[in-house]
Amino acid sequence: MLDKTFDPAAIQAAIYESWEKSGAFACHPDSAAQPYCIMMPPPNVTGSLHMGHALTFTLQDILTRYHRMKGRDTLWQPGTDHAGIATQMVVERDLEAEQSSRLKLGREKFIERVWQWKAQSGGTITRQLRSLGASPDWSRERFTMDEGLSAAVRRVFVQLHREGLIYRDKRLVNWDPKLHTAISDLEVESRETKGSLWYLKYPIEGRADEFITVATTRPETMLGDTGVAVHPEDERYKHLIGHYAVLPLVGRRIPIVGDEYADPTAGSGAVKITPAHDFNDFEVGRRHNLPMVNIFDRDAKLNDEAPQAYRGMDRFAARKQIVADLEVQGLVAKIDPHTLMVPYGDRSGVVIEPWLSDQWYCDAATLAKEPLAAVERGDTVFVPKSWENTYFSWLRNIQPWCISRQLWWGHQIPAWYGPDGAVFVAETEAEALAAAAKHYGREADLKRDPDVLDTWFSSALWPFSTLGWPERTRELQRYYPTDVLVTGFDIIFFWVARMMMMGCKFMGQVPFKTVYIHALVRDERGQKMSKSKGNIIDPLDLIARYGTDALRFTLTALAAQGRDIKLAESRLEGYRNFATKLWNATRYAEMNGCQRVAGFDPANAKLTVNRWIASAANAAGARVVAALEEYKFNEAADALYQFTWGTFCDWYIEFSKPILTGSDEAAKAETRAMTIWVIERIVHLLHPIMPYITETLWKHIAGESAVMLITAPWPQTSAAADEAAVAEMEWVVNLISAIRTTRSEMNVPAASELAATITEIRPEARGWVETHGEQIRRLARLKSIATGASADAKTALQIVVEGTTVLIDVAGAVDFAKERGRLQKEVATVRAELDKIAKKLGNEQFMTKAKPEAIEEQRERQSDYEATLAKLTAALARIGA
RNA sequence: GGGCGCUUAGCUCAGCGGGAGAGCACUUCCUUGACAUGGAAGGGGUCAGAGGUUCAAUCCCUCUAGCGCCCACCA
Repeated sequence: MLDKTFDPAAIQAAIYESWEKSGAFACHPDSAAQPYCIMMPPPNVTGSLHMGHALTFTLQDILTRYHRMKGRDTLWQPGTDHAGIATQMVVERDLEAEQSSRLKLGREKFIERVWQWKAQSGGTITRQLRSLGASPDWSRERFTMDEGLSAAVRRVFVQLHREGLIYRDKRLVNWDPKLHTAISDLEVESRETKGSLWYLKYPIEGRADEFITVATTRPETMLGDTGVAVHPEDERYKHLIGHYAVLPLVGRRIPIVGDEYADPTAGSGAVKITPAHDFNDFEVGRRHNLPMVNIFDRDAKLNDEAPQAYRGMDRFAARKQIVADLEVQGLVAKIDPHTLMVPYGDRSGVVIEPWLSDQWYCDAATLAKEPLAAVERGDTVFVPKSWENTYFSWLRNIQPWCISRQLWWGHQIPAWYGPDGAVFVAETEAEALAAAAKHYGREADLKRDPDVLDTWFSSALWPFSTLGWPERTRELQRYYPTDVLVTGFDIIFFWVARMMMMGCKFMGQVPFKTVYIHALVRDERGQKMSKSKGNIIDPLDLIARYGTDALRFTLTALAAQGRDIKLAESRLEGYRNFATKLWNATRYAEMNGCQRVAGFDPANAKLTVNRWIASAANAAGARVVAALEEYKFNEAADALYQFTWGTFCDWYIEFSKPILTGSDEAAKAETRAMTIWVIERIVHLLHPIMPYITETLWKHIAGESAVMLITAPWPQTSAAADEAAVAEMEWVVNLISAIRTTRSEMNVPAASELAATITEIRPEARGWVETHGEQIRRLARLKSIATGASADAKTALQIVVEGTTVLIDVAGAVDFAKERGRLQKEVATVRAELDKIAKKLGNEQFMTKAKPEAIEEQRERQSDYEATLAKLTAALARIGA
């Protein structure tokens, strides 16, 4: 016998283990089945499960489980990302605690140490994925620094370099002065900051007491100024173009140039130009051949290019000092408060400094061409489609991708330098040496480039590197291109677009046919959850309190397209209760001896109730399938919830009670078989969303030896509804509802009057009421259903009586006047509705232009309301109003 | 500055050219033999505001207000 409630914590681990051990997660590259493949976006190896993971992996698991049950050969490819900066930071923090450091250890030892860390702590996220019930093929788990994936990285790098799509360049990069590395535009987070706008006066050379005033938010960079720009048509400054200003504190002569970049309406209209420390100024400097003076070192402290007094100062300390010094000289015209966007490193949290350095770049603009065309052609479809705009706009304006990082943890760039600085890019050192020998005509000492690649470089290869590329493995041929990529929009740029580039380039095909973009899970204020904001809801905590299934169902039900998810805990409670409800329905079946009947075919059912529920179960199944095929996860969840609770438990189980306690053995047998058949059906349909409870119940009803639900075939859903049964049950349901609605009519304790009432509402039931008058009388007292019904009509009426008997007691307690008021109000409402409909039906244009169905619908509503009105009027008359 | 999205019951959210929905919360009643993590009944909404299109608008269009997100080099 099942317990009264479902205890997820007690069974989850064991069930998961039995799935994993059975090999149910594995793909079968040799099978004849049609493949279905999803690439798991590899979580950071440093990561732990957060709400965003919970959502994305739940949705992926639903698709995986659904297609697996549908008979596809599914591969959900799991793995983790080495997460360059993040991982290096974690290990460095550990070292710091031991009074050690990366530099003390040296590169080789440090990397060893990171691998050690990975071996010990790197499995956190994958363990947590298991508690979420995820069913990827763990036997194929990959890590972006695996030998195979690293080989793929080298191959790609070398080939792109050979084609000129990877090159070295000296440009401004986003420099992180804390982590001492370049970071990409995407890793920079702009934060609105209150600051000041300083108006500085630069003396004009050769014109005493004449100044040009520039406005800046970063006065300290003036030490690196090599020019001043004004708009060529700006009347205020036109005459100064071609003259020189003298840079205060430094004394450098700097030209005043005309450039359209200078906006006459902004600031003072004149802009100081610091080509080495500002992306715009870099461009302006380039146009006018201005020298680039780099005044910062790697810590963003002032270097020897700055005047003696400021050397070694931090940039923000220097700012204060410089402003103070300028004020002394009377060169600060004014200071306005100013709100500006300041770039911060999303990892380090410090202000990013545009800094001039040598880096490796990838020609993203060229690589983006084919991915753009592929989506335009529809080779890859975004769901929802509107995200294609985001994708397009980013790829169309894409900048060179800085792929080198000054870190130790990552894929070291396969480039070696000769004594004269010549670069040799090769997959191995041996090849590089050979190339160098050929180049120099003798053997040469080579030094490897110390930098590593941006983490996203290796993740960009994920859809094919995990399948064995560059080898032409059978997995690669079978599963690429993959079916769908499921991810949040926050990594369309980081990842999706780059996978598209690399996939198109190296596989000649897009990596996925569909990209499903889901919402982000936000906190109750609609903010993105993040560690730094401290607004994280821990999915593991929710799993512990409500069970994995409840969490999964909640996320699924909220995963509507195009809207972010604000998680409310009350939802979890509700869906936990849903699990309990299903659990107890099964318990009911068990208590009533419902067992699976071999060869039972619901299509052969005789009783109307049974034919009806079978039909309804089919309809629900069809809705689930339709929803999942369109990635409308919430609709699938909704259909299951409504059917299980609202149809099966609320109505069918109640209908089954009088039958199962009755004496018609044939009817009982059929109803028992049907009850368990429906539960079986629910358990199948629900399994992708709620795997644990369904597997548990399945074991219970099918026996330990049965094939596990995870690999069970998805039920066939027949399209045709049993319209006769549906119509008849609708009749019953409506009748019961009518009785409930006009329950004051039942305000008569005597059973004989009850019989009269039933007869009044449904004259056709008169015969039955006459024969069963005695029973009704008894029922009224006992509040339970008597035995003896076998035919459908009788069953139906028994149900009516059951509903009625309860109502009699209720109605008996109802205050008469209150009831009358309520009835009168209802009458008014119904009359208003009737007026509206009559008006509509009397509208000539409606009658000519509306669809025939719409008109028919209105007519039906009209007669429904008229019937209701008649009943209400009769009820009012009865109670003497 | 550009782009996208949102505004529906007290809360969290579905829905959508012809009857305003769910869950939770609330009110009343019910320890009935699956389930009190339950059952029954009920209250609560000019579907943000203003215009327009239409026989008909919560839904389509325009504008306004508020909120959110993404992108962007504005000194």
